[in-house]
Amino acid sequence: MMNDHHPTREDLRLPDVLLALGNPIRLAAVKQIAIGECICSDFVTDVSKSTMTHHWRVLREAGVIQQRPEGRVIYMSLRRDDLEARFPGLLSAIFNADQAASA
Amino acid sequence: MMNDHHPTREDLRLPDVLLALGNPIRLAAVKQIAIGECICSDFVTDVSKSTMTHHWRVLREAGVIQQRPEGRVIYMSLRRDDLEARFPGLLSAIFNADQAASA
DNA sequence: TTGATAGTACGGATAGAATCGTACAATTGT
DNA sequence: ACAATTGTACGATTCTATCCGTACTATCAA
Repeated sequence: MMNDHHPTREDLRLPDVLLALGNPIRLAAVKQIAIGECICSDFVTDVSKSTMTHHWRVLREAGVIQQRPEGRVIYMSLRRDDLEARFPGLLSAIFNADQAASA
Repeated sequence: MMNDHHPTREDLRLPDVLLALGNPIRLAAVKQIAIGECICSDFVTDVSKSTMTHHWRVLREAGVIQQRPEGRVIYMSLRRDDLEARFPGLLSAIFNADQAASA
């Protein structure tokens, strides 16, 4: 039932955000979400559906993404404004990072 | 013996750096190192000496800090240039983050 | 109402991280 | 040479993450 607790902007914590993004699968997912709103099945991964559910939860609970159920899918978007308000420049630094060997 | 393998600049990986900084103890330590070179005993923490050794290793192996033994102490410094080269703006975004509830 | 689709929830397995205490190594001062 | 200082290394423990399969819920379409 998506147990949906999205933290408020004030409750975002930098270590949690960094930890959430410090996983290659989640980082890749967030980069894709950053391009535009997605649903779960848009992601091609090596891991199972239930494992992805786990990763979505970590991202949601860290306040990185927002999940918006609609019909039988869940739209996911980046919480850009909240992250920018609390941690200015962080997202762009992460998205602009040299990809040479960082994936 | 400090087993010192510092990764080269090219080998730095974003997820590893984020993971290393995604721990409150390490994040606090790095913020302090950012102010100026430190030795281990400069840090006041709740954890034991051997636990800190572990955290120094994580930071060193992620390429966040540099350890330079001198006499019987080890000077630690931030690998600012390398991090900036690979992940421009990341450090400043992290250090400038709103501290309201992020520790 | 039946079946397909999209995803969560739960329980369990495995792997990895954090922590500690103790033992050790290297350097320095006496 | 001895003791003190500064830190690492190792092994054990505990806690947390990752991952899977299965079972379930909710929605939509026929």
